[in-house]
Amino acid sequence: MATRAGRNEINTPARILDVAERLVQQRGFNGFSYADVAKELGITKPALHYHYAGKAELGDALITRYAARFAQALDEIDANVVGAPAKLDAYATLYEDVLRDKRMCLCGMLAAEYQTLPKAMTKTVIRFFDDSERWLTHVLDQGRQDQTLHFAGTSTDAARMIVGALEGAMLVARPYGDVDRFRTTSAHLLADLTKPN
Amino acid sequence: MATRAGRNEINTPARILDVAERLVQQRGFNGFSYADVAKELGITKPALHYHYAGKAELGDALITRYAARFAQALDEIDANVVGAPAKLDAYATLYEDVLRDKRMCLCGMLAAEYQTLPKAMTKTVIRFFDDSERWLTHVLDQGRQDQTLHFAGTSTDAARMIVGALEGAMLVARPYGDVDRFRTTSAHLLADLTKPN
DNA sequence: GTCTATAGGCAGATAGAC
DNA sequence: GTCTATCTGCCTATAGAC
Repeated sequence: MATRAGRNEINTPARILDVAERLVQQRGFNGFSYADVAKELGITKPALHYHYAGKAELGDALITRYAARFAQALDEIDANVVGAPAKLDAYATLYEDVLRDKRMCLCGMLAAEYQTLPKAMTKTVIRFFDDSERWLTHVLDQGRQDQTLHFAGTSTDAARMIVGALEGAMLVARPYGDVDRFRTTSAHLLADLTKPN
Repeated sequence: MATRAGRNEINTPARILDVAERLVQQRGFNGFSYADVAKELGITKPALHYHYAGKAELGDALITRYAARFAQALDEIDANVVGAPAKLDAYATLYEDVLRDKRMCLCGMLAAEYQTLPKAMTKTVIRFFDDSERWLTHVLDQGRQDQTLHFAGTSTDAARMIVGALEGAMLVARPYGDVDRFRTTSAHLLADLTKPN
């Protein structure tokens, strides 16, 4: 039986996060309101406050779930994808899938609005980037060791460049509504890393 | 004689743009208000509306001036800097200077908020990226021709990657408050382009 | 060109009934 | 767990005096 609006539902907290997540990714944390979420779910604002006391708490829950899902996706890549180049490609595809939905990376969006965020949220945003960087560093070390990847400098620096390049490619591609613009950049990035010196 | 708040000033429109520009770059278009600007200038909100009818008009003037200054900076690079690698380095330094002021690129910030912008502003944002891309494409062509730059694919694709990488490096470096994080990425990017195949 | 005063709306948030 | 009703404050914007 399909869920319907306007009635008690199980899993309301998760449905709230689903809607709020999309709104933040598309409009920014300062570009959506409790009223937007409530309207879309067919509930009222006080019902939202029951589940998430304030916008700061909602935002924090949003990043935490997003980071957990992202970490899970990285685990699945580790479990199912063989070889550093293919892992990097799968990593870029995670971003591409977000962009295809006309969304920005949640934490990329929050990074833009960083100076206006409730303080509780800022640490969690940083942690997301740290996690990505750590995972990429590991993949880069692996690829350098088995000679499938070639790059100058430390693996940490290269990881930071990859995160930045993908976040920026998303950022710029979105106004153009052009996923290919992103794909071209990510393909180039990967080609540079796999090309022998 | 220094200017003082609370009195009639020449150049009020430009002073408004100065304050608004910084606020947008640091807090986003949805993260600042007329009250913020008025308070900082020691004038009232209606005075702001006299010069810029609404937030959309102010935003449009903001991007237009920013794009004009950016184009001017690119002209100066063309006039004073010799060689494609040095020009790319000077280009990256433009971004670095913005970041040092704890600001995001104005158009990078607006790209994040793109879906919430007044429609008049969206075209101008796009034009900024198009201008950057065109200038970079020209520099890349020049460098490829005189063999000072080496890259795979079209110069347009490479230009798009550079814009994205620099915007993204700014985006991520800002929460860390770490200009070196940006500099490392831009140095790597340039090194990759100057490295012989 | 800048002011005071104010309109009208929406923001985040709470009290208290059911 | 969700509602109605409401508070307070800030938002963009305008009228009209100086």
